[in-house]
Amino acid sequence: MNRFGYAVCQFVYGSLRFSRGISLDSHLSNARVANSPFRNLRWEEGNNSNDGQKWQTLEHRGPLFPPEYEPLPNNVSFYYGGEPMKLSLAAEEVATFYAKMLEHEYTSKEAFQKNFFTDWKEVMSDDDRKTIKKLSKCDFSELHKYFVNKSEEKKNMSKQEKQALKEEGSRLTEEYGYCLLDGHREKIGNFRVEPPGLFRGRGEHPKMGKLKKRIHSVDVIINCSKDSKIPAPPSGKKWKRVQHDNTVTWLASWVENVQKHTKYIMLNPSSKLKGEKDWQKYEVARSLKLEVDSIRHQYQQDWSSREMKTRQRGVALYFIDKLALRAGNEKEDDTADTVGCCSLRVEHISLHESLDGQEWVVEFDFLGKDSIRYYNKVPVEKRVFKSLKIFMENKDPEDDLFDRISTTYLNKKLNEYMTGLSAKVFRTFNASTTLQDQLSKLTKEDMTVEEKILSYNRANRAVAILCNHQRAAPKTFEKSMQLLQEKIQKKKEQIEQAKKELKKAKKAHKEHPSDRSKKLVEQKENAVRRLEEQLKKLELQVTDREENKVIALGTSKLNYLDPRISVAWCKKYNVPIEKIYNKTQREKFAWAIDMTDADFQF
DNA sequence: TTCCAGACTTGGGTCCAGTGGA
DNA sequence: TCCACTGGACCCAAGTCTGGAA
Repeated sequence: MNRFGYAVCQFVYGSLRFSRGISLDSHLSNARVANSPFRNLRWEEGNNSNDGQKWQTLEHRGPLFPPEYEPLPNNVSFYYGGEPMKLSLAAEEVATFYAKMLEHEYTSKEAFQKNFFTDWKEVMSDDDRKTIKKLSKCDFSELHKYFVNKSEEKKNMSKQEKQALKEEGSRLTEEYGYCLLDGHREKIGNFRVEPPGLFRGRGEHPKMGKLKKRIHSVDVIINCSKDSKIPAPPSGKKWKRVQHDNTVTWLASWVENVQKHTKYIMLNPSSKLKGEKDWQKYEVARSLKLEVDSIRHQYQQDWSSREMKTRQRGVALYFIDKLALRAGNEKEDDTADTVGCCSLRVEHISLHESLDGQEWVVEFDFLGKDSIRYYNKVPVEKRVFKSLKIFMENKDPEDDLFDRISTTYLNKKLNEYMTGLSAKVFRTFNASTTLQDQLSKLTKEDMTVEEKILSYNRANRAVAILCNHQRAAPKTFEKSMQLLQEKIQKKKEQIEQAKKELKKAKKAHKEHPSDRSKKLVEQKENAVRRLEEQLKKLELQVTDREENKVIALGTSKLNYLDPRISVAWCKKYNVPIEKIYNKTQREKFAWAIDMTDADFQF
């Protein structure tokens, strides 16, 4: 219980689907077991262990390694200065990474070329290095063509060959794609070790083009329970270490060489462990609803504080709440220059006492996560505006706007307001609240299912816009829109024709009434109605797609919108859940689908 | 108090299998 | 049957946040 009287939910598995102590092998033979670990289970509040233990038993097969490098055939050559050249095996492998990327724009970038060439030289043999002095003299085109042909060949494989490949894939997924956690057979999210290749960061990443080295078993740490069958490393090889830490959820890990970050093999979102965590996340966000008024009141008071730190905190929190900005942790230097709230610099905002007929406008323009641009003009309260003016005084453009605060400080303060509260909770809270509000505004009982879905997508879109989830317009967008328009035109012509036929049938019926003529009129009426419905559906599709051109709905749907809101909405308005969530999403949100009634309120 | 690493969530891009229309 | 298109699985980078060491 926190000081606001809110009990942070704890989660217990009501009834176990599998008995404990069952072995992985016995389950691997049965692919059909346990589609959803939540189905038929009772979720209830209770006492989970509070010592940070995530599981009692964990057994798995270890990660699946990518295939070894297959040397190029003799008739495919790399050229240096116009002359064919046989590279050492290691250098050849890295050359193929570059060759495969030749069509990408970024291979033309200076940083990419420089990083690649430096790392490539490192794996070259002395002989290779003696010859190869300049990247500009390297010709990878034959290698590139070889891989293009290879992928073409794969496309043109016979049905049987494709089937065999698919079966092999399924076999591997069966063997490596599942683990046994506390007796439950759970899907693993990413059971493959990342293959070697060239690092491609997002945006202007200073490390783009660097070599991501091959990971061997000796680099991999295995995490499983003591009494489980320890996964076998590839024959003749060893693991870096085998540990039995049940306070973490990962199954295997290694450190990648480019950014020195740890990579993990973890469970699929449909798993019990991830599901519980997700539920917990939405419960914390829901509980913010009870506190948000007092928190808002508090940060508004902070705008007038004499202490600069408090004042900055008040304004930063206001941005995080109102604009759903990310916290904005400090970043390492050798990454793309992106920012969030706390790391905003003076150059990222402009102040306008009046703009487009509005007063006290702040213009934001910065690159956020993944180098996605955030551009927004927002009228703010006068006190916020004045405070920002003070924060910017005597500062250079590249100075921090909020120089007195950090994300750690902000989150500490937030945790004082409410247990479990951190900056990102506001994003979840505001996203889910927006969805719920929009759904209630946009949905009407008498709508068709298609109209309701359009309303849902519009509500979802409002959230995506709030969270700045943008995407590049699909490459085939214009073409597919044109196709849709053509379909609409055709449908209109069909309606015209059908109406003519109806008129004719009515006339005939009037002149010589009979059962047959009456039936014909009904048939024609039905045809017109059906066509008009089809037209309406197509027009809705156009609207939906147009509005969705550069907005990505998936991210908010998967990460920010409490699924119980969607499930309740589906139940209330008789929309099949399949129209809102695809199979994977239904698996991830099985807990919500199981537990939510039509009257759920976030 | 600061720094840093570890653990986990969030995120857009890519690619390919499946689908539906010609 | 073929082909174009698209949804969704997969990939892996890039965030957030916490806890412990210095």
